[in-house]
Amino acid sequence: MTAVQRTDGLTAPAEDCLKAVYELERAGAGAPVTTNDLAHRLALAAASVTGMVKRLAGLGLIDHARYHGVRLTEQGRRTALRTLRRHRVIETYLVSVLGFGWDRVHAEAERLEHSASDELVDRMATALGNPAVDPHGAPIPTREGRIVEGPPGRALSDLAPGDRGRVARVEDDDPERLRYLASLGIMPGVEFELLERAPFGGPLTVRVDGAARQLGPQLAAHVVVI
Amino acid sequence: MTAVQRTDGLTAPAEDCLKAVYELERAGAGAPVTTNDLAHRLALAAASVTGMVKRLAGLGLIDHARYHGVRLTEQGRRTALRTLRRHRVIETYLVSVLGFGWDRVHAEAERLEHSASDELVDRMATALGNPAVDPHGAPIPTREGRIVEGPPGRALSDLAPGDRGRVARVEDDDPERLRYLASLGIMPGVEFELLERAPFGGPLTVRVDGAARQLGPQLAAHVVVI
DNA sequence: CGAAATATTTCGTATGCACTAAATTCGGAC
DNA sequence: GTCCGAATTTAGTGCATACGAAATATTTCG
Repeated sequence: MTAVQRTDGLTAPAEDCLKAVYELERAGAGAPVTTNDLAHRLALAAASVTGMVKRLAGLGLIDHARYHGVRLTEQGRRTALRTLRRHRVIETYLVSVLGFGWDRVHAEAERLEHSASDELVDRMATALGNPAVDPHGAPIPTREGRIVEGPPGRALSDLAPGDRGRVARVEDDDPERLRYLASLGIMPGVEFELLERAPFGGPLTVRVDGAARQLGPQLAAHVVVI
Repeated sequence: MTAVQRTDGLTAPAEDCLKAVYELERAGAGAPVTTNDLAHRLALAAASVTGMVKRLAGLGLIDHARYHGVRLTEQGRRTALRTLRRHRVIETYLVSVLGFGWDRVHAEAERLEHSASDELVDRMATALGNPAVDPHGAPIPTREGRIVEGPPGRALSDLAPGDRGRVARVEDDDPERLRYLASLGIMPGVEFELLERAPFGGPLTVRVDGAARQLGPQLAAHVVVI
């Protein structure tokens, strides 16, 4: 397509794919990332992922063992982290400076991350005081590609009654979910105590900000706590 | 390419093409815009333009009379103006808020204009106080698609010795040129007097800010004055 | 008015990215 | 140890974007 792009040559779908590999490598402890996982994450047909994976392997950004998944190379990791930095700095800027709601910045950043230059992103970061995390609690890689992924953290859905902690991070990809969590008072930095778990996958009762709130385990699975 | 895009469906090359048609229609008084002009402006082969033109005509954005050039339809004009608004608001924001040099924002805006949402652009415009012109003196269309293209203006290169005026606008596409003009003190809003024209296409001497400056007619052709 | 010059379009080709359907490979169950 | 189901890759298509070369239309000029 010879798309309108920055000078570093990668297309938007390729950057998205690298980012997805990075995030899935993080989530799945060390195991190679499968085609199916990527297809699901990127909302693509598996066959499309195979094609993309071949291109990226040809560029030396991932290692691909046929039928056995992919792994980022060092260069691929650097590239993924640059995209991640762009995404998260942009999200933070949109929320903190331009007044976007935290539930609406993901989609915007998802597009802008592919056309914003490193310089623009650095200027935004500087204007923000080089924040360490984005509005959803995700760590922002540095200009040099360092990222502090914090302790792995547990999902809120994995805690037992009586456990206390702090919300570290919330998945940012679904505006509905973010709005609902915000309405419950569940957002990064908030202290909580898990009061109760109904059996058989029933709702969790959480004390947040003095109030008892209930939420289902599926929703709680998207909340990372420490 | 099924690109990562805003929801309004047009691809980046298509938006660029519409913008180019708009600008060439402006420049060439009323005459249809030719394939060659577009090819030159977009730095594409003429054959590529023909293809794009067919697609855009199929979408009802331009009228295409084979071998006789194109014209924007009303819908095409609205679309072009939205892109132009994006471009110019972004340029202004980058210069005024993020401290970019005026010579470097064109390329950045050229990419961002295709991924920024109208809401983002409107928030930027609001933060800027809804400016009427961008840093190069080009008028910014309103959210509703109104644009005040000002008087046609003359090129500095068309003036005669003794003429006085004010710099209205400078072409924004070449960073080198912008830097050089800035070094001469020639930028939008500046008052000047044309002191002298050397014959046979020789340099113009212009009084700017109390100082006499010389510049060639080709350069002066890119400076619009009133 | 016809011929040369020029502009434009058509044709054939390539790349990236997406899909569905069909083949292939892997891993676990028996 | 073989077979079956699931995952994965291959094969075949389509679209948008680009290109150069060849064909065609228009314009200009003698």
